[in-house]
Order: sequence, then structure tokens, then C-alpha cells
Amino acid sequence: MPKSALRQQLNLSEAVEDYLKAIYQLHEAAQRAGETSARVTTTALAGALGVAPGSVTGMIKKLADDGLVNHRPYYGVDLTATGERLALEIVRHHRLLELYLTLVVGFGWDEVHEQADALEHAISEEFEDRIDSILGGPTVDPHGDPIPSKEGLLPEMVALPLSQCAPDAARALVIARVLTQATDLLRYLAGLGLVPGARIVLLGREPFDGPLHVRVVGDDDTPHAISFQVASLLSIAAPDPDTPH
Amino acid sequence: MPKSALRQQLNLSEAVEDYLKAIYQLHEAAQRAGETSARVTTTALAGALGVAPGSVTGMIKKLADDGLVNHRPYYGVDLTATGERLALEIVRHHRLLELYLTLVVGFGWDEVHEQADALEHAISEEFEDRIDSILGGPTVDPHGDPIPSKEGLLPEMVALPLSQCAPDAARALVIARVLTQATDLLRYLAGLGLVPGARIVLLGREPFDGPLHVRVVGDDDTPHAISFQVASLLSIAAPDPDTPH
DNA sequence: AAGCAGATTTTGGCATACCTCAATAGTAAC
DNA sequence: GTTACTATTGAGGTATGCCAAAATCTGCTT
Repeated sequence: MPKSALRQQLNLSEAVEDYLKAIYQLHEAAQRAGETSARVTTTALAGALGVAPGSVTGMIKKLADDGLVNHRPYYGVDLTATGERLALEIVRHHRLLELYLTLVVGFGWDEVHEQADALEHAISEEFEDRIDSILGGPTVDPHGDPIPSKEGLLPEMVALPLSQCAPDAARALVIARVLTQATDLLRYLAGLGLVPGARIVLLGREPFDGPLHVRVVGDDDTPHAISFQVASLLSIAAPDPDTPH
Repeated sequence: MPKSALRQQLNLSEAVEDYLKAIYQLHEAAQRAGETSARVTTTALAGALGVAPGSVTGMIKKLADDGLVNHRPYYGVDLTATGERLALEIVRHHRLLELYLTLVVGFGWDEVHEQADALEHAISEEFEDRIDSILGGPTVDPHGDPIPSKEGLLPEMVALPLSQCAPDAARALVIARVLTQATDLLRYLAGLGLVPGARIVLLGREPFDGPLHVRVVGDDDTPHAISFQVASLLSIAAPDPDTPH
């Protein structure tokens, strides 16, 4: 029995898949934010899913009965090993679809999130395998988010928010990942050339979490000022010592 | 307001979309079979959808309330103009997807039906438009079934079941359409070369609705015997007087 | 250190969309 | 007109959602 067919064996409802994915992603975001106990709260889930908190409690109880989450009442939830496997299968679908929709079907990176949300529940394992091979076994989606492998392993990414980088006019930084799915923001960033893979120089920054001055290498070289909040959504892959400027 | 956005405006449930499509297709099949009053019965719908007859009655009442079908109790249903428009949008999704999955994603014609059933509810109008243009505005799917236009018009097909054709060893017939979605049967037919576009010669036929003897032009020229039932699923486009043999 | 206020979570009652099954109602053909 | 089929009704089930009341937690204030 192939390990990765779990999702189709269990025949989860769309609602269940959405909950698992949301729990996974909130957990991940909390870890990224450096929180010690990466617990996921009822309210956070309700907000992410657009449902009332009461509905979340009900569903969580069901998921706990089914062994997909651990629930500590009045505290939070947590995926079990099985739950995480399933969540990763869904995230894999989502990210493969986002990449497929941009590279093959021709959508912009600001258009694919909603469509992938709808399609991720509908595609077969065979379709997943086909687009994976059409895309050449990709490891990141158009936003730089890592694509879990069929076995449920995430490519490890060491990344630091641009907002925490020190200015260094002599060093190019590579954007690894853009941590938003907001259409408007994605369009704004694409307009500035701030996309995964872009090389930028952090020229300077204003104090008190003020704007950062950046230049996109290979662009028209105009410096741009971006807010601290936006900078905190840009993950920097690693300093690139070979190519100063 | 673009006419064809009806489906997304109304935000139909998957169940409703399935009912509308099934009613449309049963109606179409009845017409093809030459039935005078192309009524669709509760049992036929229940069979097509895999639900109990009682469930069908309930849903039909809802659809009638919503103005999508006309219901004459104890007799049958019938799509209204709106219902038919919606059904055609769904059929368009389905058939475009079947073609896309075969031509672009690389699935066999026997594999695409179930997948298209799942995806047809999930794709956006934009995705529909993209694959339509990637495929060059196709008019038939891999089985030869006509693809409704964006405006809800069906390409007219004049076609006769092979089972009603007279043998004529000097005339090639073109298969226009294969009226089944059964995986096994599709594989059997593909094995014999009996696919849309194939040119065949009807060499003879046994009496009392017995097997038909056919030869596929351009094949290894071996004659094959196919059952009357199978022959009735093959639609012949038109005699082709230019290419005897 | 205790208690209280405010926020969060759970509970319980109810709604909707589907579905099933079994009983009843209608139709149609001999 | 009785029989055999088909359709509808009604009671009841599951999955999911909402709201408002009750329970619990947390952190501030003294």
C-alpha cells in the first residue's frame, strides 16, 4: 500500500481538508514567528477559515475523535502524525497546482491561490503525479513556498525576513519566498520586481521599524522604499558572497 | 453582464450541478433514441446519480422552486431555459476538461471521465477560457461528444448508429462519436482502433441483430466482429464518397 | 497573592443541505 | 378494475454551519 494514498483512502470532506491545512499552516506560521509552543487557537482557526468559533470547536472534536488532531480544551490543537501527513498531502496539491497554473496555464502569481484552493480537493493522485512530472519535480511554488514531497517531506529552507537583515550596500540578497497570498500585495511586489529569485541590495533602513531602502539587481536600479511590514514578508535565502553589488 | 457567468453567480452546489447535468444528458439520450416525449423519470435520474428515488423527488422540488426545472408530478422533469443554460455550462466544463486531460496532461480516453466529473465543479470561468484557448476552441471531446460553446450552443451533429448502417464494402464510414464512458469498453474499442475519426468499412452483418463485421482503414486490415450492442454506441458521421475502400 | 474584568472557548439549541428507508399514493396496462 | 410498477411523502440521519449563554482562562490591579 503506497503511503501517499492516505488521503484518497480516507475520503475526507472538503471541510476536513480545509481544517487540517489551516491548522498546519497556522502552526507553521507560529513556528516561523518564533513562538515557543506552536499551539493553534480556536479563534485563529475560525479567522483563517471564515467560520464562527463555535463551529471550530465542533469540528475539532470530530477531528480529535478521528485521531487527526490532539485537542487540549481551552488551550489549542495540534496535528497528530496522521493529521500532519494528510495536511502535507493537501499542501502539496495546493502548491503544485499554483505552480502549474502559473507555468503551464498562464495565470499570474496573484491569481492562482483561490483557484488552487478549489482544485486541491478535486484532483486525483494520478493528476498530482502528472503535473509533478510535467513540472520536473519542483520543490517550490511561485511564491517560494516549499512543496512537500510525495512522502510528506518538506525541503528545508533557512531563511530570514528581510526586515531582520542588516543593510549592506555591497552584498546582494536573494529573495527566497514571499509570505502572502493577498492579490493586491502580490501585484505591488511583482511591480517592484520583488519576487522569489530576485537579487536585491538592502541600501539602508529608517529607525523605529521604518521603511527599508532596497534596490533590485538587474532592474532599472532605482531604489525603492518598502514598509517594515512588507519587508517582514520577504524571506531572504542566504547572503550571496560571490556577487557583490 | 456576461451571459455565461450564470453558474458562478448562482453558486450552485455540486449536487445541484450533478442533477442538472444528469437531467440534460438523460433528455439528450432519450431524444437520440427517438423517443417522442423526452421526459426524464425519477428512477432514471436516481440510477444515473446513484441515489435513492426519494432523494431525487426532494431535489427536484427544490430545483423546480428555483426555476431550473419543470416538474409534472408522477410524470417527469424537464429543464427550463435557465436550467438548460446551466447544464450546458457544466457539460462544457466536463468535455473541455476531458479533452484537456487527454491532449495536454496525457491521460487515456478511458481515464478522464471520472476526473472531469470531479474537476468540472471546481474550475473557474477563467480556467475554462484558458484551456479552451490552449486547445484552440475545440468542438468535440475525446469521445466525439460535442462541446457546447460559451454561449450555450451545441455544434449540430448528424449521426447514425453503426448498428443501423447497411453493409457496403466499397464505402468508408467515419466514426464521429463513441457513446459510452465505461472504462473497459473504451479500452476494448481503442484496442480495435474504433475511435472518433477512424475510418471503417462495414463488411457485413449477421441477421437478428447479430455481430457486425468491420475493418478499420489504415489498420492491419484484419476484419473484426463487434456485437450489435457495441455497434449501436458508435455514431457514424456521414458516408465518405471520396475514399472507397 | 487574590480577585475581578475581559477575552476566549465550549456548549446547546437550532438551521440547512443532502441523504436513506419504508409507507403511501398514483398510473397504466391487461 | 386489479396488479405491478413508479413516484411521493414523512420520519429520521449525518455533516456542517450559526448564535447566544455558560464555562474557563489570563492578566491587571491592589
